[in-house]
Amino acid sequence: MPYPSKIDPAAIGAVGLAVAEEEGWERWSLREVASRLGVSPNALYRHVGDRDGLAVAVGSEAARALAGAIAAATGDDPVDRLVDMAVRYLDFACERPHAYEAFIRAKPQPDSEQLAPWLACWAQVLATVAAAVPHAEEACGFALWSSLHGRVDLTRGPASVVDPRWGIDGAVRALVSGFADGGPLPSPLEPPEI
Amino acid sequence: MPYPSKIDPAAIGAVGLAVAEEEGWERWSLREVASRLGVSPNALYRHVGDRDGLAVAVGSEAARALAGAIAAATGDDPVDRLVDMAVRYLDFACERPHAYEAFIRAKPQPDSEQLAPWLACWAQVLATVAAAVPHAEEACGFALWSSLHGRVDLTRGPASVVDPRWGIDGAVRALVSGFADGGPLPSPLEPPEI
DNA sequence: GGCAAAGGTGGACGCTGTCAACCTTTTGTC
DNA sequence: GACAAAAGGTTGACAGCGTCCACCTTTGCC
Repeated sequence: MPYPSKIDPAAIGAVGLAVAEEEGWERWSLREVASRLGVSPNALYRHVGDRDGLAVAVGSEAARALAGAIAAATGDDPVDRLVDMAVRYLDFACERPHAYEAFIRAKPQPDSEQLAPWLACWAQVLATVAAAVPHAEEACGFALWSSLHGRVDLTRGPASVVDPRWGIDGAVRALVSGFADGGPLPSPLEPPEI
Repeated sequence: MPYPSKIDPAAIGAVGLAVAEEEGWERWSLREVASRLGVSPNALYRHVGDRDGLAVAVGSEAARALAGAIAAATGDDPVDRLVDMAVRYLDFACERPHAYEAFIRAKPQPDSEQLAPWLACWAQVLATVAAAVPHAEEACGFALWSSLHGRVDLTRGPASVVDPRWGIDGAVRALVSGFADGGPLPSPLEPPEI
């Protein structure tokens, strides 16, 4: 109903991600993003609700970028393809650390369409895992994703020396072979919902 | 040389952790910790250098608590003991989320004695892994720790529905069996330094 | 007795997210 | 055409934050 918006909604995420990658995930501010959009802080504030809302927009953009990066995984053998995907995941995290941080720290509302970009990433992991470990796809997918993210985050924290890719080839193959040979199924706690 | 310090250095970490666990890791402030210590913000500021320094003190306290929690792991079989340790790790993260956050987000200076509490945790993981997977202890230890932390962090982010303990028993056993049967060794990228 | 030095204080700065009040442009309806 | 509603924008203010500054107080040493 109202009058022409000065802000292109699609630009919010893009500009926000650019700012986050320049200043670092813990340092970027809503005010800076607003000023780069040529708009007062409050104008942007109205669009995104609050700072966390802006973070979700930034994270979505990052999730799309990550999805694109891992989608390029190749390999004839399913396990080779899985390893390649894992390496691409870690490469993305290494080359665009703040974008990765945006992807992982944003808190999209559960059960909302905000989740879509994250679900797209998860779906890709699941599909690639399914080809390698058909009978324990979700358990193995969760284990793999956890392992990948854990590597990234650990090497940024106290264990800040190791490259997250250290031993990744062997680790992925070990994970797959551990799950694959009719191996153990997850103990019954709760079904995964994402 | 100078005059009696009002601040008990040992209390900084303890009070800081208490504040962090009340207010949340992203919300606690140096000023609040100072006020609870009965001291002006600047007095505390001088002690810890800056906010990150205080974060390290808080994280150390948390690391000691975590070390205590996983030290209680039991089990006759080495793999059972490893599973028990993993569960205790995840329990700690679930029951004291902000303390765990402090443990993982603090950035102690590399190669300094600040690292000690974190190294103590790592040593425990390594020792428990070594009993189960003697020939690939570091690779498997890193894989396990990554996996545990990844589970915790993922379930707090976009995948905020799953309990991190979901399928942990099977996942640890799969990891071990993947590494154990003369399985793959890490690909040569870099040696782990912590 | 002076003096360096460590620890403490209060005041100030710039930055942040957020809120309130107000203005401007558009659209839909009588 | 007049008018209300509504969405978007603006300016101004607020409290809280980390941090820096200048200054004071207590101690141990020469």
